Amino acid sequence: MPGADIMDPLCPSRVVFQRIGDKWASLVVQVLADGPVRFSELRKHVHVITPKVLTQTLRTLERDGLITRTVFAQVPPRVDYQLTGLGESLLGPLAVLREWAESNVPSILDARDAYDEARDGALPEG
Amino acid sequence: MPGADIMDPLCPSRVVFQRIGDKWASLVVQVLADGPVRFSELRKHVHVITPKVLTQTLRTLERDGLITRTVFAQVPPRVDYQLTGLGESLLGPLAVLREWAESNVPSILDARDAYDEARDGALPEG
DNA sequence: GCCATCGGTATCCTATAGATACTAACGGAA
DNA sequence: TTCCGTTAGTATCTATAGGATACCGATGGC
Repeated sequence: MPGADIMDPLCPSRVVFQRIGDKWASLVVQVLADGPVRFSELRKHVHVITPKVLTQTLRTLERDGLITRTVFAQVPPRVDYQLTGLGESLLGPLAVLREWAESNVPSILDARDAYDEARDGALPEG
Repeated sequence: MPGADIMDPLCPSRVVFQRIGDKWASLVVQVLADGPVRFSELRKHVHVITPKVLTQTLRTLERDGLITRTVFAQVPPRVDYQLTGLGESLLGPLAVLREWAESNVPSILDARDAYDEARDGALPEG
């Protein structure tokens, strides 16, 4: 996709990029990595998301073709959510990011401590 | 970092992960890829961000040790923002995601069209 | 008849983002 | 000496999104 530019607010790639970066969407996608999951299970795994926001997230992911929604005619109801091929293709990139996040937690926490200490704590030459 | 779990809302890795996924933070980091950039240049490159939000984003990135802020004693003022080593280490993961986004724009746009058509347009057996 | 289950909605409240106007500090022009 | 332009933000207000909570419909079991 030459010509696509994340920095251009009119370019769809920016919208797509920010959708991935959505607070909940990427977590939901990762929960679905191992196969279909139903609504209530998603709620438990993606800790702590409210039903309203989970519904919004799922609708958006469905609209973008990343997941499918399957309703079973049962009572009580059962609805399965599952990654599409497109959704699965996102798992790799997300895993890279997740790995970075999990392995750099200490550095970031240290940086925060130092930063906060520099203003709340002993101010240098107050 | 074994034990880090993105799904746990109490785990710092989740906070870190969602910070990366912040609407603006990841764009700013990518603009800084080629070296220090000053505030006004960032505003131009990260199209269209308001100064308030850019400031917030920069402060957070600085606090997390991803960028440094350098003030030059000049008038008019000059402030350079620059990636730290930690910030640079994030460029790879972000590039992967960016590539995914830019190359999958067509698929996602198609999915949206199909989805919207199924409800606004000719409903099947209305 | 009443309760539990599941996948959501509806309602309300707050927190964040966004738009816009403004400020400090100084050099140079008028 | 007053005014203007530059840069890096703040202050203020409004709009939108997120979050907490309560509720709903359908049905099988007690």
